Amino acid sequence: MNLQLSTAAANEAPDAPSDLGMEVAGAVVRLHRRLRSERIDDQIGDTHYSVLVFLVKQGAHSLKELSIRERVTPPSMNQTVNALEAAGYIERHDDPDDRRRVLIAATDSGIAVAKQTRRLRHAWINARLKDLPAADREVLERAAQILRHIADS
Amino acid sequence: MNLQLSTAAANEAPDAPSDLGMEVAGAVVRLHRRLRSERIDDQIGDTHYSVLVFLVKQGAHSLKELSIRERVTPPSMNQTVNALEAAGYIERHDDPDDRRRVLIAATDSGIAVAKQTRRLRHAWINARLKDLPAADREVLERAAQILRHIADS
DNA sequence: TATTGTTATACTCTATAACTATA
DNA sequence: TATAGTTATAGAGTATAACAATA
Repeated sequence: MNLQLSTAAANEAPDAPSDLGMEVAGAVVRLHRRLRSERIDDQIGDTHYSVLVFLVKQGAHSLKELSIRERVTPPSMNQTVNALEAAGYIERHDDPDDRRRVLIAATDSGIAVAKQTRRLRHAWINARLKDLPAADREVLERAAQILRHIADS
Repeated sequence: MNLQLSTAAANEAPDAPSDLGMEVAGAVVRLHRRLRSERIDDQIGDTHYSVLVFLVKQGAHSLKELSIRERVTPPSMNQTVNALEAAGYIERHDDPDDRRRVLIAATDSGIAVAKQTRRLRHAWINARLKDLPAADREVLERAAQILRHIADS
């Protein structure tokens, strides 16, 4: 947890100018909220969409696997899966090899919704990015990879 | 709200390889969830902390001003303020110039909690950033500014 | 009339605790 | 015993609708 008290303590000045973690986390929190507030496509939230895209691209997985990948508890993921199932976007199938497990797979309807949502999902941010200088877009391209790696590490 | 339908349509390719908006938004969503799951300091959420820090740094503001700044509705901000008030971190004062308005200000206790939370808040991400190459940290430094600007634009 | 703040209510997403079925 | 899935329940954090007080 608190692996670096010396590092944290290094940030002693009341208004330390270069707390990179604070700057990055602050930007992430604010942009995430903004993305949510600008969302056009209703009917499907972040985790729902993330799970659906994963199932479309990577094939069927168990509930436990999905909960680990999305870093939520199994009951939380179960509710997400229940909602996606009620909407007809995924199906549950018994795992023939281990009858405790349930394999969760996207339906044709789910694949279609994922594709359609993808188009709408990033319209707002793409409009903002379009107006940036090319150098800034390159910075964001690299930053997205770095941040993604940190998030999934 | 939906200011750029033509721009959305510009992204027509079924699997556009370089959808920067998708990469950025995906990284933001995942990192935000990871930050929440790694959080050490309980007792105060993102919006609570953001409002408290703003009040400490920028002084008293009305409910409407806070709701605009945080991009939530006034009733949502009211609940946040109620929670902060119940915890003793902020106080409401009547505005002598306009008796419809209520000025919301951080208490000494709120100032102390903001300072303490700040130290814990970014321990996890700072530990991750510490191990990055200097070039990557520079990228993130620039990216944080760009993303923050987009989020608040 | 318009604006500010507020209450009531509901929905989404998360969590913990406790249960069932299978290994 | 341990693991996978599930149900019940609760707590944030958001929203809309409707209202009171003041400008």
